[in-house]
Amino acid sequence: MSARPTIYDVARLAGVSTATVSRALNGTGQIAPPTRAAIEAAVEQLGYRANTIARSLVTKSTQTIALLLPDIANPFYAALVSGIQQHALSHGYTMLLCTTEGEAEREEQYLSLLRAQQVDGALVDGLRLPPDRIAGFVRDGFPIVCLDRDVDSDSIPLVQVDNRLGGRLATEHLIGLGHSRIGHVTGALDLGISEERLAGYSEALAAAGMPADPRLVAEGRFTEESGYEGVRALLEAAPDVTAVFAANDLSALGVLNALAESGRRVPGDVSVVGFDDLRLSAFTTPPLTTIKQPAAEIAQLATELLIGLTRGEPAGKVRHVLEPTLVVRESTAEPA
Amino acid sequence: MSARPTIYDVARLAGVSTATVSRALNGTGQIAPPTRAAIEAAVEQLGYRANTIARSLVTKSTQTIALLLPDIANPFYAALVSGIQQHALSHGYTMLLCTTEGEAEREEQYLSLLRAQQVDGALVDGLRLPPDRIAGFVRDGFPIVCLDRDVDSDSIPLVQVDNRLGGRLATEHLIGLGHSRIGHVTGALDLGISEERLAGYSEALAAAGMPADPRLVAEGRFTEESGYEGVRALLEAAPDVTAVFAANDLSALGVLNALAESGRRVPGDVSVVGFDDLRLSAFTTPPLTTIKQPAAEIAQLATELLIGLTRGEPAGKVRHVLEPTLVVRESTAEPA
DNA sequence: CGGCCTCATGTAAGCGCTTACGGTAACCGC
DNA sequence: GCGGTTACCGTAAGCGCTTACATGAGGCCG
Repeated sequence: MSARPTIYDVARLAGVSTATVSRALNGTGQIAPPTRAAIEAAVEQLGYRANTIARSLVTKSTQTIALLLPDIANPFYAALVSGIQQHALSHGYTMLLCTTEGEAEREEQYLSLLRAQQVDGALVDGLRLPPDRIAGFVRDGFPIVCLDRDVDSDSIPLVQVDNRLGGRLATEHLIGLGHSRIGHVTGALDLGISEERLAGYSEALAAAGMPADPRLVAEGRFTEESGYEGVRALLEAAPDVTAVFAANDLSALGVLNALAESGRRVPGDVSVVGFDDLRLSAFTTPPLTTIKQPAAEIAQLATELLIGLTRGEPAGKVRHVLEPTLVVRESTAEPA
Repeated sequence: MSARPTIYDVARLAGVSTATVSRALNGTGQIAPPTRAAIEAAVEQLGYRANTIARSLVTKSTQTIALLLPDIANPFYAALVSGIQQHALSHGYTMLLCTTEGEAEREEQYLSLLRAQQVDGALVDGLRLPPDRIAGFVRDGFPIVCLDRDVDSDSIPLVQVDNRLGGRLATEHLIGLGHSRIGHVTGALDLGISEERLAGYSEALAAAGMPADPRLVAEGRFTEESGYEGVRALLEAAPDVTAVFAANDLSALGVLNALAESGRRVPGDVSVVGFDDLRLSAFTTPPLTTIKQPAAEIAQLATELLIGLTRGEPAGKVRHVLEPTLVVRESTAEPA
């Protein structure tokens, strides 16, 4: 508990002024080698570490970025967190994690708290907050980068995967295998990405000349449980489905589970494709065919974009859209 | 970007001193109702929000706690994060997340960075850092609460589940079903919890009068992949296994996968039990029998303990050991 | 050798807040 | 009407840093 040494202690011990210590420690200005050595020795002896708070007060930068996520229970988000954390750290930033539970109110509350905390910027994903409110923060000089979300506003940089393409890829794979009764369990429909994936699904169907059948789409929420329920509904409304595209891998898990429970074999009776390519998706029974999101790339791009913004660099290209890819495993096959 | 208003602006507008504004905002001291109203009006008009950094500099408290985790890819940790975040927020704290990749060096680096950042305290889980180094931080007045780890030091409060009991519960369940060739895929053996679960397994075997057979235990690392590999090894060394206890649900996923791949039915040919009770474990094929860790309770207890410590309250009881419970689903049955 | 430039360092202000201390006015009981 | 409270508020110091500006010592040139 002994009071931590301050820059004054170091200065006194090294026989210089605090300004010199500060300069030596931050590498600004020129320091005579002997002086530098004396300072380093003093730092060492005292076990001095600069107080970041005091520094932030004057520099107005905390070297901290925040990440706003609806929840962390989805392993895809977890992967994102991991990547972002890593890149942030390598740039000398720390990361504050905020989960919003998908409530717009909580999102705004957090954002304004973060600004008061002098956080340098935020990465936001799956936000429900209206784009203009987000843009408001940006206009006030609080850098924000959106992940995985369709905001129209040009003022907010965006990094996301092409969800529509992903939906199309998944559906085309199924069509190519010979399926014609292809169901879809959607994600939470108040999120733009869910609409996009659904649109990709519809597009692929249309392109193959297949009619859109509302009985073939069930609304989900990106969770295991909603995948389970979605398939039960699907099976009831359209017992002849031979394939289902789940809006994400987590709900595909529920799909697999419900199918097994109903006595259907995968892929013998019904093929399943997911979206995300979680690490665990290679280990489901059977291993899941899915659309891979380049989580690592998203994390890197977004983090570096945000850090650039906090340093005052211009945003440059505002929309970064990455390409998803199809990963074929064993949950899909030709229809019987 | 227009400079954010400071407490001086508010004071001037309200016609009082900054001291009064500060007192009014923090609820300290007595403020005449008209004065308070004037201040509130000024705050409102200016859109003032106190600068947390400046406050922290004088109060020496940031209302921030850190959470150190080996990685976030494990959904069990994700659940913990979620719970901790929630409780922290409800106490007015924000949470900094740090993933250490299981490297002791990174752990210490983080801890000392965090202290420099004036973080109020840390929750640490799965740390490899020697207990005495951790204790060093505590001795310096940096509150730390350990989760899920066996540190002997009395100075570090501990919240964890009884891992040995969990291992015993899992194994006893299998024994009760009539299994006698029970394998175990361990967790990372440099972590105390893995040893504990293994010890529980061995104890149960011994209590039932079954010989310990080294061919029945394979070393894993808590990952899907290590579960997969572990079972392959097990199947080779002891083809007559009829049940396996995986050290966590994630590796149980790999176990399930490897078993299916080798043509064995679960639970027909081999029973499987995991540990953690992830949300997704109810949706594996077949749904996984597992040992439930009370993640929500752990999160709450640990967070409140830590926040208490940061407020200078004494630790009280130092070791909090919670009880795991058996959740029976469909991956276990009597041997054929 | 005087003027000028460069290098190294010190002085001191100030970031936006909290809070110990002191002061004033109103109010109490006697 | 006076000492003593009590309620409210202002003054000013100071948290631990960074940095604009000033200063002084050499070095170099003509």
